[in-house]
Amino acid sequence: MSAAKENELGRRDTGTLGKLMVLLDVVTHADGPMRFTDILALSDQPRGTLHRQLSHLVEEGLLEIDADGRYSSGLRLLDLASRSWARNEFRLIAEPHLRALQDLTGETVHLGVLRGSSIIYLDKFEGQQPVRMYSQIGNTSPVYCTGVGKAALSILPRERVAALVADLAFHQFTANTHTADTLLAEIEEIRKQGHAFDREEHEVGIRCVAAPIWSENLSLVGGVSVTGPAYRLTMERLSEWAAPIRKTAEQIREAMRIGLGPRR
Amino acid sequence: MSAAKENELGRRDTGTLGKLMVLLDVVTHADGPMRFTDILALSDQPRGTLHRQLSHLVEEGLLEIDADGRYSSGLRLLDLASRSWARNEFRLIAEPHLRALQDLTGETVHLGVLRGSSIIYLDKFEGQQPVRMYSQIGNTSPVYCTGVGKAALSILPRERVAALVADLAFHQFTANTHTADTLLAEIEEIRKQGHAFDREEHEVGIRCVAAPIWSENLSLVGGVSVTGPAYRLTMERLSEWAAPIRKTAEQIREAMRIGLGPRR
DNA sequence: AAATAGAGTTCCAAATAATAGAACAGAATA
DNA sequence: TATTCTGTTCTATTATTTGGAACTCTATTT
Repeated sequence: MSAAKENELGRRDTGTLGKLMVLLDVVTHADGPMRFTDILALSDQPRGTLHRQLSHLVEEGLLEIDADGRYSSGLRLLDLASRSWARNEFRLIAEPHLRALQDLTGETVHLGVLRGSSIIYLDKFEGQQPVRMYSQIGNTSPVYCTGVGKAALSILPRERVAALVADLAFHQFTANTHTADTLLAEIEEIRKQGHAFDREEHEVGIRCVAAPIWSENLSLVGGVSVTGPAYRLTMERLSEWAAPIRKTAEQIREAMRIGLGPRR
Repeated sequence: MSAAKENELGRRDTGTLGKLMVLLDVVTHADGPMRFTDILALSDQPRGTLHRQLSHLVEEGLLEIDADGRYSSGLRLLDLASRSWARNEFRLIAEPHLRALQDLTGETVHLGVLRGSSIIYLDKFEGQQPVRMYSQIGNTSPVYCTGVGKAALSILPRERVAALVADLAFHQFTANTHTADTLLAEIEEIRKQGHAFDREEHEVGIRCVAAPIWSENLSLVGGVSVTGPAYRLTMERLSEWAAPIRKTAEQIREAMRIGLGPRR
């Protein structure tokens, strides 16, 4: 009797799955393991219902429950994600170019894609020091305070950027973090330049240059970036790298066009 | 009218979620993107039903569909998994000990947990060379051909091992890969020794030593291993490392007992 | 030690979502 | 143009999920 197949945000209804994913998100985004009652307080479901939903998630390995009855996210996710990552076409195509860019600059190179209003990091190449890689891969950051995020926005149609920015909550991470107005202004600048800087907007002492990568129909929008400590990456240095990073982005874009071109 | 809440394997029914997870598994385990018809052939659902299920998975970001209508696993999984990994208590507790073991041996150190009949790798520490880390983390390997797997089995009650082995399909990866009989025999040996070797049983040219780690009630069963190329890791060398690796495992076990001890 | 409160689990009729099958549409092929 | 193959939409039927209450177990209070 009700009606709509879409909710107010234009997302289509995903029925039972949608409700379970909300729970999975709640537990996964929590600071630590949650007790049944904690989750109950955040979900507007009756106890019996919530109990069954959590049981199903646990049974499937998406959540785990410890000896104290506290829920945390399950390792099944790791298995699924590692396969997803290993086979990701964008990442596979970009890999050699990222490696080359890392060799050229000696600094950390990231590959990211736009998903909703966040950038999700798909890959990372660091220099000499054996660093924890997983620490970044899979992480998400807001679009408005990362080089890749701003670069990605710069190639979207203005109305899409406006809609996206309108729904955004701007958290001020540093003194340089954008607000809606300054962000929109800078996007215009980036459109002309073809590359974006992150001037310690997310983390004090960290700067980066980024260039956008996109597929023909915008089904994939992302970017590459070179990141490093501000003392080493002066703005002059970053500006010098703008050209090579745009070139890398261009090469990846071209490789994807070919890679995806022949319809099998 | 039917009846059972459990299926033949003792797994409880997870309703709609279970059906969707089967699909997610099918797509995730495939070699490449799958077309609708490919999935239809593997699932015993009617077309209309399958179509809606896939739509829901795509809408939630668990699957993605490309311009050619081919399905592959979605990046939402990466985000969820990276959080799951970052907060994993076992991994956090084990980290310093793994690092120390890596320093001591100079070879690759793995942390794994038993999940069903597979070992899922939770962490990895390599030496000097900046190697792709994600390449192993989240990967799963059969219990019967990994050091960590055999070590883990050795601390399970015999009847659980027997049940697990009975359900296993033994794929012969190398000339040294175990069969059910040789595996059960070796498990007995490992019980006495306290450590397990992988004598090129999974991959030719790769050897390892592993020791089990487990929580009091066996809610967590896993192990640490030191892995490397056979030319460098002679059996003598591996035997020398058996004691330190057992000690590392013991330290992690103790740290977990304390870490999990005080019930908050 | 008994009583009480808190947390989690189980149960079942009612509400809702998923299903099966057929009809429909679009693209590729003959 | 006709035909087949692939994917999408629709609807009555069926199955699952829901919500609320009753129940169990454990910790806390009197």
